[in-house]
Amino acid sequence: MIRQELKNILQKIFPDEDIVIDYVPKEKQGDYSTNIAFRIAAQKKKQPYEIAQEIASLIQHPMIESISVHKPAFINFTIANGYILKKLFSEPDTIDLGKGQKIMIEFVSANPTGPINIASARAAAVGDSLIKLLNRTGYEAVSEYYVNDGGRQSSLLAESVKQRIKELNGKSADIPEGGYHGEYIIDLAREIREKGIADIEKIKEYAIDYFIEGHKRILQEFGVEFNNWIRESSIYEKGYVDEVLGLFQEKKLTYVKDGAVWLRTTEFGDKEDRVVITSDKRHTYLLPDIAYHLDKMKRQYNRLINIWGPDHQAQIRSLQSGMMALGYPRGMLEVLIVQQVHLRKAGKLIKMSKRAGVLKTLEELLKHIPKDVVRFFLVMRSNSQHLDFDLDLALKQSDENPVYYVQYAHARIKSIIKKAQEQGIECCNSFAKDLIKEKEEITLAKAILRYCEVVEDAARNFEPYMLAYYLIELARVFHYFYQKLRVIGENKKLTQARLALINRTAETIKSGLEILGVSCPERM
RNA sequence: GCGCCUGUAGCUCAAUCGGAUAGAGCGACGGACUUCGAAUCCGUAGGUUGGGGGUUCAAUUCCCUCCAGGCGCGCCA
Repeated sequence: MIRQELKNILQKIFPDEDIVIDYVPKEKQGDYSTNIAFRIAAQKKKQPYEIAQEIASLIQHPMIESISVHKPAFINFTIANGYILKKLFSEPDTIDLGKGQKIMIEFVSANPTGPINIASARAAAVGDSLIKLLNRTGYEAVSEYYVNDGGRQSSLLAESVKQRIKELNGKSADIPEGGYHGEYIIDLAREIREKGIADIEKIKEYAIDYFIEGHKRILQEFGVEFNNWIRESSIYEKGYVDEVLGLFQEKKLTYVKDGAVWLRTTEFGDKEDRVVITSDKRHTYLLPDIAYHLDKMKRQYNRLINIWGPDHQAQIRSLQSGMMALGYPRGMLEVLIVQQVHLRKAGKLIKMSKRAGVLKTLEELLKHIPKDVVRFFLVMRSNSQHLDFDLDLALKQSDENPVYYVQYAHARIKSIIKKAQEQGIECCNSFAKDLIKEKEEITLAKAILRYCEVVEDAARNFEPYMLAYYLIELARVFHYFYQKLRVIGENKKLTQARLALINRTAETIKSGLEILGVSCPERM
């Protein structure tokens, strides 16, 4: 990576400084810049601008075409064209942020009590892209889906289904308080009734399997496949819940108050202690949750990441405290909050209410909107941003839709390459590199080379949207290039050179879209 | 009341770890196809970065405070 190489050069001169390399905002003033002069100036009590000039005069390197100093005291580097082209057609850089660390991301983990909604779909899109990003940056990343098949919710589900079966049999239904009213429950009840299942435990089992299979199917359609599916019941079966409780008691981290068992989570930074066993001897969700994370740790991960919705914000501290109570260091578990999604139609937000049973499901969404559009839209915003999903825009098959904008650039390139082939000109990487020197060509080449830097940034920040933005930008640079210069022309050597350049562009777009789970058609 | 998130152009959002004259898309207006895909490109207009303080050579970014919106705050999950 050019950014890293520049950093190394400066690091040699200033071994004790934290070197920062930024992109230059104005194209004409260079490619990369550093603010090192500001830091040095403060120490040496000299004018930053002077220092910048001194430093600039010290640096000389074949990859650097020129160095300039800009107001207040930025040192800007312009990379030599020859170096750019050499890098562009040599082996791509490998990024090793992870250094082989095993990292697990748990996401979606929607309860098996209903269909997958759009908020979970966002988590699925972000999580899946993150897995791919981390796997390309030196991590061994594994995805996991946790199924809450124990506890009260699944009992309520079973009871709700049972009541609906009663209703189908002509009696009146009495959905329990906190039960499930959605119409999808009626469909399920019909299915179970036809199978002649009546025992409440069997109903529960059937219902949970039904939802898990449904989730698997729709996620697969969405391009998201998990490495592991883990059930809460398996955590109990392994005895981890009791093990965790025993460990806490051994460490004297629990106490009894008002007939309930409390965990001293405040010792690890929680706001208040938490109940782990209620006064009527049931586990709260926290205990099996901690046990589940013990299970994760027993599987030898170096780091755990959970992707949660904003409604679970308050639980983060408790769970992290629980992990620390088990003896794991702070920071072993990181929880990413991915904010909610609002559907927008005709400029207005659509209100969603889960309780009323009116929920926008991923399945419904995919019936109307192509998968590629949904995937791209759901990773277009930073995790902490609320996301407006514009249904009208998503349905537009035109220039306004950024997915097609990016895909179109790729298809356009493929079409040009095909046309060249028909004229007997093959695309290969051995050509006279000095033929590439037009401004638009160099800008495109530089944009392509930024790809691995963007992948690194996106992986480091756990933010796939950075990649989505980059791809739009790369497509823009290409479209501009296309408008200005002809690829296929009289000069065969020049044609070959430009073919190679746009071929690299296409490869980069394809690689990026793959990470985002978006297809990359050759024709549209 | 407390915690977390958000507030940037008419709308949806960027702005890398605190950096340069705050940028894109959409919408509006005006242009560009006898030539590789017009699902494209170019130009114009549009801003007191919610308000006010502070820290700094430098604040959209960090701190304090106020205002507005969202999500939480259970011996539910």
